[in-house]
Amino acid sequence: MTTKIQAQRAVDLTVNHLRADILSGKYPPESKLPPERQLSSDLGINRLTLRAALSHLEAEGLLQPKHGQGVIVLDYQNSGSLELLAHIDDDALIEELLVLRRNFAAEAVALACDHASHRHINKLQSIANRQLDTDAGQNYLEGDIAFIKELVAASGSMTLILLFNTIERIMRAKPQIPIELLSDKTASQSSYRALIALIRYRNPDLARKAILGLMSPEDEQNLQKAL
Amino acid sequence: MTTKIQAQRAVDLTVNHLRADILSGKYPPESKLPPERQLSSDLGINRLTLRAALSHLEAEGLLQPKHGQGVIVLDYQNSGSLELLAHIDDDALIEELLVLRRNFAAEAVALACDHASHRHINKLQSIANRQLDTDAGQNYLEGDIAFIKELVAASGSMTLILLFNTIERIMRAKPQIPIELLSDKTASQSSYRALIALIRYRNPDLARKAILGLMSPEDEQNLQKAL
DNA sequence: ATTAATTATTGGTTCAACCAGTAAACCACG
DNA sequence: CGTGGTTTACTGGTTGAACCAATAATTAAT
Repeated sequence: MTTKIQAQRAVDLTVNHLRADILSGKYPPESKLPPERQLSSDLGINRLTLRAALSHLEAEGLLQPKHGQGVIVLDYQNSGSLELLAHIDDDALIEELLVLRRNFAAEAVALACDHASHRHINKLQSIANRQLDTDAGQNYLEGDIAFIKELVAASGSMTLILLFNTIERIMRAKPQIPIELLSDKTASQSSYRALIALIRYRNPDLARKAILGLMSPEDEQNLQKAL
Repeated sequence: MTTKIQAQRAVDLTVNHLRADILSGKYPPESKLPPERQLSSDLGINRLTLRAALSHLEAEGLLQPKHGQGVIVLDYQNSGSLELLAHIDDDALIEELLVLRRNFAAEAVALACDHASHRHINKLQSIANRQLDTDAGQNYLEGDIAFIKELVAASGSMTLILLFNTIERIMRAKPQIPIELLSDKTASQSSYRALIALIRYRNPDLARKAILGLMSPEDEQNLQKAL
């Protein structure tokens, strides 16, 4: 059995190629890209194919074409979108992503305290239960993503919904993440239960503190009583 | 004197047109866009111009072209990027954005407690001082953005840097935001000072709690002592 | 009825040409 | 000499027609 290798479009290859060159500093911020006619010739593609790629990179906040002048390379630290994280390789990012994910879960659960319906809670419970029977690995990652997607839906916040879509793409682009997750399987499972309990308890501030690890001894007691 | 009206490219007009149609449900999730040849003809543009627009919308997570089949419209609630928020009109979003901004500031300040140099802190102080002499309005918004950009830089987190770039674009797309900010001018100014003080105090957990409004009476006392 | 070849439809790419801003080079005029 | 308008060359923006390549429905052969 051979894994089907998806043939990449020339546009995608070009996008990745140019993005890497920009992030590596080959085309530094404030500089101009070579003229389209020359660049397309250098890359061995048609100018129209190049332009489709430029349109994509413009959407990522990396380029700004100026009619009659050239294509300006923007400083990604000033204008790159969060989606860019999927294409930046830096071990420190893994830790940052997990922190972002935690903050993000704290806010989602707090909102879910006020907004989650019984249906949402039951769905969360069922996903959490299913995770108990799931082997670590790819399927476990999928279940984890499904859990958070449902959690975010329960929060009723469009902002969190879209933010997690972006985080999901970043996580899928980083093979290290699943490893981190599965190394923490038992912890995350008890955390599923804890999150659901916090939502049922319907105390947003306490939920936030619990997830962020900011609880006072008094808070701990209240929470224990509730569970 | 006439304000210079920037002529929009046909690509941009097409991107906005199609994005609005997708978000409004004219092209529902899982459905296919009309074939490129027909759609470009309907819109009165060339097929290549349309394709540049499609490439842009693909980067936003709204479309997925399939060779030989058609262009599939994705469910933006499942795959749209955070950047999409700039194009969604919903009064509830303003509140959500301010919440996101607060959470985001809490994490940035907590990281800055460990990471900010004196140079960062001085820069923050100088921006905050300048805001004192700035009239409310556009300039004030710019100063506010500059303050947060410096704050995020002080955190040393690439994730927060890119996340704020996206938030910045969303805020600039929403004219209601500046109004909210200027209505809160005195509050935000004292908050600039408080943020700087929290960083100087170099206690990440306390900083987080202070910004999120989760401080216990005991925490309050500690913080008052420090200031 | 099943399978293999054919065909129509769709996105992907290329080519060549022209339109439309921009800025530098140039030249005429004072 | 310098000022100001014109030309020119370079840039991105758009167009039309043609062809390649993947897919799915159709048709033909077994």
